[in-house]
Amino acid sequence: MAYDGSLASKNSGATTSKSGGSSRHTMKKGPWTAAEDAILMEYVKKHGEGNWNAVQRNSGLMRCGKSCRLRWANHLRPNLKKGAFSAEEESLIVELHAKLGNKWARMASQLPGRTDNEIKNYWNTRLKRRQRAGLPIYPLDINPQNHHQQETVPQTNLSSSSLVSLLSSGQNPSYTTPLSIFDMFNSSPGQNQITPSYPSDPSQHFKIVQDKNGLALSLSSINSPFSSSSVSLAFNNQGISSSGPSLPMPSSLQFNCLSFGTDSMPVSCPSLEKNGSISGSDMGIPSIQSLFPTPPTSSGSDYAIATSNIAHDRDENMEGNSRGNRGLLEDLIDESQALKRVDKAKEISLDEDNNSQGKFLWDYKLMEDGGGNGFEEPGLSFDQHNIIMDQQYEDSSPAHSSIRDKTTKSKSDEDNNPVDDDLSSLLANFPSAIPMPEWNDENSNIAKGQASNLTRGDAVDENQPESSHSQVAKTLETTENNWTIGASRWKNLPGFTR
DNA sequence: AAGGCGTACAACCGCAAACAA
DNA sequence: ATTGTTTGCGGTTGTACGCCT
Repeated sequence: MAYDGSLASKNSGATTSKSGGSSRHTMKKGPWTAAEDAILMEYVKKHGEGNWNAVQRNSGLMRCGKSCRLRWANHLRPNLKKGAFSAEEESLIVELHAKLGNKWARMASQLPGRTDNEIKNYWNTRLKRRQRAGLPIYPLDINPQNHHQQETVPQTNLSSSSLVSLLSSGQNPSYTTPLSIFDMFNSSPGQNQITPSYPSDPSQHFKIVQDKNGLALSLSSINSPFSSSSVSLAFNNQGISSSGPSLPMPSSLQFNCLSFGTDSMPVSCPSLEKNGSISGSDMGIPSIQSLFPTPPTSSGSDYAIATSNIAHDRDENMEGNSRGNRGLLEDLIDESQALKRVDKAKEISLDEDNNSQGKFLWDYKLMEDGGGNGFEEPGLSFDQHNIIMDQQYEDSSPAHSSIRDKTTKSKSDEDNNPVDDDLSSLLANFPSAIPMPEWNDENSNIAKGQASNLTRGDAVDENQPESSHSQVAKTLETTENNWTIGASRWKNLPGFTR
């Protein structure tokens, strides 16, 4: 939907003289008018982009530089694709998000004609929708990468405080999440053993750290896409403490109960681990995630949970069939239907006599179809389960074994995998056919304002059951729409310079 | 018809990196 | 090396619209 200057807007015509703006003038805020657009376009045509604060000074446009830049990048620059995302673009976004996390600009650089803002909006909407439907965020065939820690993460709004109140209530609360965020624990359809859909072992998602002060369980973190929203629970002399703003729960792993023999638990939100993997401030969790309904704090109401098996079912059903223009709603319908086929959950409880202090019980309910994946043994200690987890993942993954080992290893991995690693991972996963964004190609030139020839519908043959990557890549291979305006090259477009 | 809700979209804000003086 | 400015990114908010009850 396009704002139009005539629309009533409470911000329309609003002005600001907010400090930080380079201009001493009062800046206009709110929707842009056609006249303003024309001024900005004319200015950029003459002077090229960049130096946005000068736009206001030189053109008389009562907009701050920031606003001008945004308007240009998101709406006025040539080659912008308008309209809904194609199925290929959608799947590419999902894949990119799995790899990059909330790196909208970088994602946009892989989607010609699309802006980071568009992608962000799309993703957030999709995420919210799928959360509401209790569907996994990523299909099974998407392997979220571990090294992007700022993901938009499925969240429950079981906040630290509510968790602790839950814990200290003396009840035997039951909590499950409708989200499938720990799909790596699901077995493949028809199989009775874990087949990680993530390229990691579970010890990379759980970190159980025991030290002289007690025991800490950290969910997510190392090799999961949820690490940025991971939560640690520490059981120590002070009781339980948690970190992280809210508790991401595995869908396939119902996380049922915590009962403690200790006194009421003080709340604190420290980083429980020295590696600092848990921090509430850098979670990067969109507020929409808190929209998720608060799970019951009393036992007995389990949420239906979508598992990756469902997603897998869906994906399998789709196999050989073009997704065509099937969109999110269709996906949701598919997966919701598949949801009904989920076998009943299997329960696993673990209890652990930890140190001298808290006695706690974790009750895992593992959602899987076929059962028997090794998490069924009730009453195992954490260490025992660790062993199970390790063994099973050793079977199916080169990634190795000891959770405690992983705890330390993971940190060094993180240290050694900064952004460059993200990039190399992305490059490694992308077909070489994907060209650089057209505005970076100095040699090609197209007419100013020429529309991209990658448009919805004709971008790819949607009847071809081909991977989105290759489809998009092919399309991109044929895209030659570089362009310039005057002497200005479009080198500053979003997503390319960072 | 009216209200609620979800969705799509536009735009703003704060922060931090990059850059220039 | 320091400081100020510019730019870019990601998160958040606000608004219109469509659908449903």
